[in-house]
Amino acid sequence: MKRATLRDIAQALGITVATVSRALKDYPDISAATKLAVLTTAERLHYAPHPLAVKLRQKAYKVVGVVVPDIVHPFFADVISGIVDVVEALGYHVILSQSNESYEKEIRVTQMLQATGVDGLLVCLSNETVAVDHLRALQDYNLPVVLFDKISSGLDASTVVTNDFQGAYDAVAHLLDQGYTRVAHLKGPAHPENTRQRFAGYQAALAAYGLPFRPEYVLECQAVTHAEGFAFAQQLLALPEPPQAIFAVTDSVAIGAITALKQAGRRVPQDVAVIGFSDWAVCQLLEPTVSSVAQPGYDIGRRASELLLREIQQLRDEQPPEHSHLVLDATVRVRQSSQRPLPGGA
Amino acid sequence: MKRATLRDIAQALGITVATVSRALKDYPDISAATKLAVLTTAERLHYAPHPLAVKLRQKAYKVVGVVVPDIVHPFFADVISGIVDVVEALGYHVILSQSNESYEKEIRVTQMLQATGVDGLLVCLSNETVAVDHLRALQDYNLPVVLFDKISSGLDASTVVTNDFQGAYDAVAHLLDQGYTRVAHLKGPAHPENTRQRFAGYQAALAAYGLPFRPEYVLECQAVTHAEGFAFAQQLLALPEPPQAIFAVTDSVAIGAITALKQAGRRVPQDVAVIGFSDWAVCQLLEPTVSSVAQPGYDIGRRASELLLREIQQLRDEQPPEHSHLVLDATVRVRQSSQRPLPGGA
DNA sequence: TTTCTTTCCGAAATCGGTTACGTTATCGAT
DNA sequence: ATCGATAACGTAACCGATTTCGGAAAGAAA
Repeated sequence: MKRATLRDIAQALGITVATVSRALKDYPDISAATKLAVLTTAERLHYAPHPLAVKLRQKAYKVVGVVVPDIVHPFFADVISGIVDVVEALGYHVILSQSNESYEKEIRVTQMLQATGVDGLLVCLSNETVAVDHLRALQDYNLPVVLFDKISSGLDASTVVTNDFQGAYDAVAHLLDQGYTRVAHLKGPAHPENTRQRFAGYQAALAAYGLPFRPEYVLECQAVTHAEGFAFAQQLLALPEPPQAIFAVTDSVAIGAITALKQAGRRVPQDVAVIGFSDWAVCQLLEPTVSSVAQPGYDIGRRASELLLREIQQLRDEQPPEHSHLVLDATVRVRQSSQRPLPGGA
Repeated sequence: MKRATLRDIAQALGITVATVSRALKDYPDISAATKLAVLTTAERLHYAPHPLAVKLRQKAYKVVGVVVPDIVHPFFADVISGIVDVVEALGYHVILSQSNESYEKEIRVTQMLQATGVDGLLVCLSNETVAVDHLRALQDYNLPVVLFDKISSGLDASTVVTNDFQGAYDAVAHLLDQGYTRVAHLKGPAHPENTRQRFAGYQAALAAYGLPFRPEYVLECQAVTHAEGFAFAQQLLALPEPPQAIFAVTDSVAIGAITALKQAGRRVPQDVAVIGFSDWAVCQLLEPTVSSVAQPGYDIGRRASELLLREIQQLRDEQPPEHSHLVLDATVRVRQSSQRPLPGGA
């Protein structure tokens, strides 16, 4: 079946496309009779406006581009889900791309998105990304960009992130509240701002509780993997005075550490308490269940989309786009791995 | 900055847009001098063709729509990743939508995708979906549709699925090969074809090894959750002659079962062996590590995209689109939970 | 009868490209 | 001088809609 156009309707009725167009959009200066005729033949021909023609005329793509380092990562899947729900509710669609944590590919992908036509971009920077000229170039062409999760201060754009500092602080405070005084941190690499914030939250909590910062309790992961958690936990156990609790920069590191602790004959949480970060679904399935800090992925996606759509609208209205910087709270989810047994307990 | 058009270049050089267009596309009947002039001023003005104008003229959106029940599900994230990689390599983009396992929303979403403009659709049906008229309607408008994972025989379309039968057969055969004779199956609900195939594979393996089918060893999950696995495992243990091994329709059910077994004082795999299906990442993190059947999600995405892009091309060439039906092998990943200890072992 | 409103619709420009077709200029061949 | 071929570019239709402007017809007011 060939798709019907305004011309088909017009020819069937012996009128012009202009009249048909206005009849379909319920303009006041079209008679009720013609409106009815147009509507019924439009129905009969299964007419639907051609999306490209409308968009070309309206100069609106009705599409936002999304760039994440890795679609498969559960956190990003959450974010994407939030984005899709918000933008679809406003008649927009989502074009998805991944940078594979590569700076080069991020550049390629953002340019492809601009070339293919989007009204705005939601970007989580790759770990490799330092310079953001490729994004500034997009802004120069009136393409609004909103950064989320992995952001950059080098770009004048709206941002939405998790409060990593507060999340880390709360996690460590949760440990300290239970009376632990020797709390280690398996931190992430220096670069992504997120992991630095988590480290800062760790330090701040120690300070707030009047505890000394002990450098030997802080080990820096590079790949942030299960294997690193495993190795570093063993290293901590080998200390003359091993820690009573561990705050890991990520769940995979935490789980690796728990595995190492168990293999070394330590019980979790009785001998060593552990808490991770990100609250992956696996945390609820492990034994013991793993405490973690939940990042509001879905909400990050929602809020970032809302900011972007607002900026898109402002640009259409010839207003200068306003930038906002949102910091969403992380939530400590206390499970078995970080619960200190009561002194008098069984 | 305003984006440059062909007219801007043409006016700057005192020629027409037609000449500029052809110069940029390196037509033979444009002089080298004009080509050079056009190219340099195009460069100077940062010219880029307007995507909508090109697409309207070419009647190609360069976009494929993807509908999955749930973006957050790791299997679908894998599939999507495969899709994105393939279609981007061919200059297409991916518009993503989710049906939330709702028939109504699936209809809405597919119609929205058609309305917004896509060259083809990759769809995994929701669990609720039985009728597929909404998809047949799309085909009637020359919009090719490829189904993957959850498919329907009611639609004349290409399909790409996991070989659930073979995967289940192999998983059960793996158990039987180790000498187990009493193997239970926690099966899925009747409707999705996938879980039926897994059940069939279970039965076929029993038959192939000359073992009787014992109805009391087969329990049917409805929600296919951790909790159901937990409950049904307890039920199996209460049998006068409990099974020696369990094949679960899904990893979450398998993990729930393992939890129940442990709580009942049974050791996995020494007392009861367990194997799941889907090979989620958590399988490698649990203790014991969980055996499972890996579905080739990324490959399903790749192959489905390839089929769709082929059909899109065939339609452009006025050829009748050929449909293919791909069945990709599942792979048993043997880990600790299903390894029977050697009789003479420690 | 003239003029002024309304009502209702068509003509045409526009969005930004692509491309079939036509035109002009130039040169060699006849 | 005439014809044909070729090179190089312009004209205009086209993709499918939207929207400004304007105009014909009919009725109302003068």
